Amino acid sequence: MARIDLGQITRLSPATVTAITSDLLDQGLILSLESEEPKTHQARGRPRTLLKLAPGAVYIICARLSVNNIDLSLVNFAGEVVRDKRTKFDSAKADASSFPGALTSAIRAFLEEAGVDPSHVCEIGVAAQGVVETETGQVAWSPAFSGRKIPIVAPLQDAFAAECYISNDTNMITEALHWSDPSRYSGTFAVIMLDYGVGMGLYLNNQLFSGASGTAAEFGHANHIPGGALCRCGKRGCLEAYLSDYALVRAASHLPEDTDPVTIKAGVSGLAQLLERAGSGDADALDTFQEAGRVLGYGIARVIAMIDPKRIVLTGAAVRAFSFMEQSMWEGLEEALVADLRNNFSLDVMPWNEDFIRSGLIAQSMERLDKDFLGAASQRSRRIGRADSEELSA
Amino acid sequence: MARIDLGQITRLSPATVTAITSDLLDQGLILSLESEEPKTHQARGRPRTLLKLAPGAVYIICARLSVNNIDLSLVNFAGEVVRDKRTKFDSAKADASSFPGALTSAIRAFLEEAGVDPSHVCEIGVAAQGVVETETGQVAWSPAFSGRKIPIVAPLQDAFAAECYISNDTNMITEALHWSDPSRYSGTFAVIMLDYGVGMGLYLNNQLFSGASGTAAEFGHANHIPGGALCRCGKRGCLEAYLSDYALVRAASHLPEDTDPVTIKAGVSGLAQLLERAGSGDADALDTFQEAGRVLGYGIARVIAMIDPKRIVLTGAAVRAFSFMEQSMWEGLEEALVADLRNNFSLDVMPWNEDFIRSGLIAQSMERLDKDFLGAASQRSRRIGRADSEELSA
DNA sequence: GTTATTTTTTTTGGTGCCCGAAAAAAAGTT
DNA sequence: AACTTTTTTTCGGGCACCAAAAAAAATAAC
Repeated sequence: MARIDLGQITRLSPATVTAITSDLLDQGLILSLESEEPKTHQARGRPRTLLKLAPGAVYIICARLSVNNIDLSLVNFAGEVVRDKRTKFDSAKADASSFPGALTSAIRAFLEEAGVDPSHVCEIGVAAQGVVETETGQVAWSPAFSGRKIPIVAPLQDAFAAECYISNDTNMITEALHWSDPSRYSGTFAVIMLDYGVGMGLYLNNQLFSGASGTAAEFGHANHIPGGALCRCGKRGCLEAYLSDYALVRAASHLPEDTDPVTIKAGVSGLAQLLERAGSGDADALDTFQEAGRVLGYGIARVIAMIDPKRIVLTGAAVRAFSFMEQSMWEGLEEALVADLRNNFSLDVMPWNEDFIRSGLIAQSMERLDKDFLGAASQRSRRIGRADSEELSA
Repeated sequence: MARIDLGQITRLSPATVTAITSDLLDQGLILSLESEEPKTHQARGRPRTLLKLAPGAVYIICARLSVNNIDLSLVNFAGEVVRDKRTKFDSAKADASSFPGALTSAIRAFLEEAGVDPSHVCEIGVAAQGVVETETGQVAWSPAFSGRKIPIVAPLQDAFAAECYISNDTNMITEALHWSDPSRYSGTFAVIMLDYGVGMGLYLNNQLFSGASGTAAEFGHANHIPGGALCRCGKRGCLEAYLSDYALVRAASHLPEDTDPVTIKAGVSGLAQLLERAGSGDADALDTFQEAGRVLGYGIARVIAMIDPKRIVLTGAAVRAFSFMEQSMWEGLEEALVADLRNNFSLDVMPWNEDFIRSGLIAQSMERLDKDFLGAASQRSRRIGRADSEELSA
């Protein structure tokens, strides 16, 4: 990118851009590409000298926690993943309280292998399943720690000079969407995850929303149908009791409703089996999906009435079954919500992709970097120009 | 307030405060109280010279629109109401399209009576019932205009030099709460209004939330009980179909469910009558309130699961019936939501007061003034100090 | 091949906002 | 009267930014 473009984007004068970039060049944070000549289509005039972020100057670390693994990624300042690693942590065997230490050493080992000095890491982002308290930097409840409350951010902060944070995985998907396509995913939108549980991510007024105690967007339990199906939370009529994979298998196989969700070996295989049954016309499977779709419609109605999102994104492993649920979903939506409100949003159905969590961590880290280091610059542009935000998003 | 305090609050150095205040003194926007000596308890040292906002320098106008009236208030820079006036506008008789003109002339006449030059007015805030599109400055649907879409902000903007805006009345109540007691009403909280309809105001992440198209927080229609009571929106099982005054009267008097809400003369008198019946032990009235309370509990459960507010405020004319609904409300909440989520919030039941709408307009106007004129100062303090926000809120 | 034109980058010389340090002011204390 | 305390003001300076001019590096025109 040329200096003149940077000036356009940040709304700083060419003079200021020169001053700042020459500072950054001295610090080695950016590089000038004078040697290579990409010969742009530009006709005449002094050619632009392109600048790029120095690849090795600043790194970000992304950690994704699942039941058995710590997945680490080393990301450079340009947002490119440089290196990946999976470290085993069997939460069934090991004591959950040893986890923070295990995470710190895993990161240390990872950096050593990559030959990166820990002092060059300036952000460490962690994504976990379950209920995450962003403010206190703890995992309040997660299947990975069999429900125990584990502090994550504080131990990391002690061990590394980097800024550390932790967030919910669904929230990271939401952030990833905004990062990958800001023109489509901006302002106010909702992400609904159909998986083992049923989660939701909310992006409101151009920022991630996680509620007063960080447990907002509990879409799976935000529905309530009096006297409805039994949920593993103990209540009746939750969305999860119709839509999560164990609930789908339970309903389609006519298992007693108090069957322990764990004994229903649902997961990926159970869902695949159910999809097969539905594909071959099995009435029980089709009925189950239809009922699930209707309840999903109710849930979407609720989100629209409460939040009024521009867009709702449906994703998670279970979207593969969307074709079996679509019709009844629209019917449920129509049954539950007046047309005026119903027509103000669009629905994206997005095939599920695990990498989104990492993208979200990258996006979040980048934004935090922005705030911490370039805060002054972004404030400037905000103060001066409230005009064309299009140009800014480019 | 003394200069030294201003420095503390804004995190500016005493030198800068002196520079800025002497500017403002020259401009006549603030006054120095050197003559009066309030003899504070301060022991020694150079006495503080208190500064105050100049009463006549800058004015705000607040306009509240109801079915028959335009209620105007003139507010000075200190947030004190200087003058009030009610202007009739019979929306049943007059054409709705003549309303913007009527509003402009009402304001002009009001200013003339008050002897205030229109150029000294720097904010005009309008609050309306119904569906308000804040972005476009229009009333999209309101009982006051029999459902017609009326532009409000543009005509005002043309007629006056002031910054103009329009907002929903429930949103203004939400803003008023934050303004009146920021320590209690900050961060993320919800306001539920029980009235002719059932409205909600959401304050999320320290800002008013109104959704992508400005129609968020449709609490009255966010509930859905399959096969439930018929709502005037045409759907079944909305909260409004149980909780609004017409629904209460309808249920307690066993009127057919398709009775036109307008013919049910509910309003204040209908509700008062119902309260009397309940007070004297009328079983139908008591049952009605009990059912309403249970459904309210469902609705609150939904808000908690979706939004996770720190606090929920219950207000509106119908809170007078709260004692008849309370028990079943808690039962409904317990039925619909798992305890972990249920215990994270507190409930305020607040007697309804019409003045809250005006307070909200004042608060909103003040905040806008802050942004427009003092933006630089507040950015400064944000950049420098992320420490004790308590001091700032003082 | 020289000159004009176009476009980007750099230099120069401010301007405005803010701060720290020191001084001044206005009291009380000893 | 001298010292202490607290608030306010003055003064010199730093930082971030900008406008305008100059420089640089290419193409276009003659």
